[in-house]
Amino acid sequence: MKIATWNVNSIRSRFDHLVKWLHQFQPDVVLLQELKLMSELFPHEQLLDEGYQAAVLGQKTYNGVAILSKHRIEDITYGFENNPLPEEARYIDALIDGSVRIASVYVPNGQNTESPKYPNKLKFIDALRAAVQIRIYENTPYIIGGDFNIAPHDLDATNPDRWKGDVPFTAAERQGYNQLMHLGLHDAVRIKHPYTSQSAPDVMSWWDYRGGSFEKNDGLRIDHILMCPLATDMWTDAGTDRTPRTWEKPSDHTPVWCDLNMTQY
DNA sequence: ATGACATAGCCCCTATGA
Repeated sequence: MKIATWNVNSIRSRFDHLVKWLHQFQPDVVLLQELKLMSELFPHEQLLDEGYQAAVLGQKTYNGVAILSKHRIEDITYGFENNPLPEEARYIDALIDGSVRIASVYVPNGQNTESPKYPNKLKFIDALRAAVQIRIYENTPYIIGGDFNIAPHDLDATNPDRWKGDVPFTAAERQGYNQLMHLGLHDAVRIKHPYTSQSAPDVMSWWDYRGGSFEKNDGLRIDHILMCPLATDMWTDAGTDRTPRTWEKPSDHTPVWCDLNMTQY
């Protein structure tokens, strides 16, 4: 089962890219972020024509998350308990094919350490951890993918010196992220490309629109697919697909994906 | 230090992103 996550930066602006990418990559499940439209405007019918059902939590102008699936979608949960930003559309999960629960998350950016949005980002990560812990205890394989807006390690930036001490690179963000990981989650891409003294050039997921960052491969790895232990046992492969970032008028993010072997389960 | 790009909404300027 191929699972991917992609911050599309407006589904209306990126719809042609999405359909083109679905055709060529053939994912089973796609986690979307930054839809930037209300749920009732989501293009369900056009995606059904492509073979994908969708669970959607939309919002006008900002945020918005969704799950696309070729397999049946059941038991959709919108948001999570004790979310400090309940009016913002940042989390959705659903049971896929009766066998794995998959979440799409859009963690707040936080702007900068002086902004009031920054402590809200940290609170969001803490509350998310508590919600994920409950999901893991449910004993159904659980995967959470999305735009975490955190580079967990210095090797998750091409030029870490530029970001030191700033969002999304601060010690407090990383501490929150690490506490989430310590529930027993595994990072799908870092199984394939472990942290070494050399930064892997092909693990970045975001490049600034400005300054020709993509052409210089001056990026960040802030989009992640995290797997609970039961899901990790099914892991076979993972990576990024940067081809959509090369297309005309792209999202600033590119898809991150992993592959699971469902038959061994 | 600043601005560089892009998106949506409302409307030609602001908020937001990372």
